[in-house]
Amino acid sequence: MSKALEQEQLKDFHINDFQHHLVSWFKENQRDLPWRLSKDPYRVWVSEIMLQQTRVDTVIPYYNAFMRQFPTLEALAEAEEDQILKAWEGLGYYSRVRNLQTAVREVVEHYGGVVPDNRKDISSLKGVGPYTAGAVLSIAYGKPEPAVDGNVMRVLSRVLLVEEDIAKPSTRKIFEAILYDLVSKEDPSSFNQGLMELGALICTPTSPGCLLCPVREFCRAYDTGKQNELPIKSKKKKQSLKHMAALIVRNEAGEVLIEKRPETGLLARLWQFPNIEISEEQSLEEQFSQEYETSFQIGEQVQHVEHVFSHLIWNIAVYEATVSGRPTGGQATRKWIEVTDIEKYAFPVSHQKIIQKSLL
DNA sequence: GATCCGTGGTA
DNA sequence: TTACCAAGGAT
Repeated sequence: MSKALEQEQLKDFHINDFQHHLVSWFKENQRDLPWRLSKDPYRVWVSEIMLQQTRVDTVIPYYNAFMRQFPTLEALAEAEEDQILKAWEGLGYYSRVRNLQTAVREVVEHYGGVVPDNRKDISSLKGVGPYTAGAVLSIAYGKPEPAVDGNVMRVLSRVLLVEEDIAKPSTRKIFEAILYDLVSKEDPSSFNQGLMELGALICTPTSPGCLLCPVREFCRAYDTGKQNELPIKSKKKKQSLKHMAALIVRNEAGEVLIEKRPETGLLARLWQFPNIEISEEQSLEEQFSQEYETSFQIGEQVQHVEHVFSHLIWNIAVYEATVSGRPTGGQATRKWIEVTDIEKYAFPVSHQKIIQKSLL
């Protein structure tokens, strides 16, 4: 990002007045949210991780439960992985919580249990990118650091009439460069949160509430009537479709077979029912037998579940089944469990639906 | 830089 | 219904 462009963006912009209008609006109008009750860097950090790509209303109950279960950085560092995944069940992007625990352990081991207060060190932690680093530094430590999320890009693209594509990763750096000059040095916490709160409450993606906006007089998009044309954002490609089959396998004791997903990738280390991606060529029995190296007796289809991810869609047909031998294929951890114990395991949402409809 | 990585809400 | 979205980060 060139100095020239950043000076161009802020040329003739009343930085000081803008800061004061935004900060005082935030102090008057901010929502009461559980993570705003304390500046404990750990609590701020957890909230920022949970809020990544996730709505405030969704996060609130997870955040409260998480903080009861893991009140301190040390408590989270000492937890079992299955525990933290269960606490995250249903939130999505599960690597967030595994990275968070890795990072918290790093803080305990190498930073004496104190969350780093500078960008270089905090950015070295797993799962802490440019946004989260800036958010924790400004909110918990009062450092004048930029924290550029989707709200901030939307608000600033309008206020400063920036017409770069905000879907491009490089565009974030433009806003960061601007914010090093624009962020309030007096109250970086309220300023950064104010930008995000404004984006969430007033300067919304569609039909922004310009008539209620505390910084309307500074807004170049409003001046020129372009508030509905900004930000510029390119389309993402649509999801690919995968046809799956899942089995509810019961043994003579009435137990159900579950398995743990691989260490990495999609829904890593969550539990699931035995399943495969199906092709048209062979029968279900043949395909499951190859994958699990034993023979299943597959009964009726009991339900159908659609699981929509950000980049793909699973279309899952669910069958009841029994098995002759011991399923072995692959390295997956498999176990027979009592149906009454099923709530101890963390499942992806699609498999929670299977449990609800066919096992409870 | 493009792709992977979840889920539920909404117009 | 479809498409987009919501306080991003890792690879």
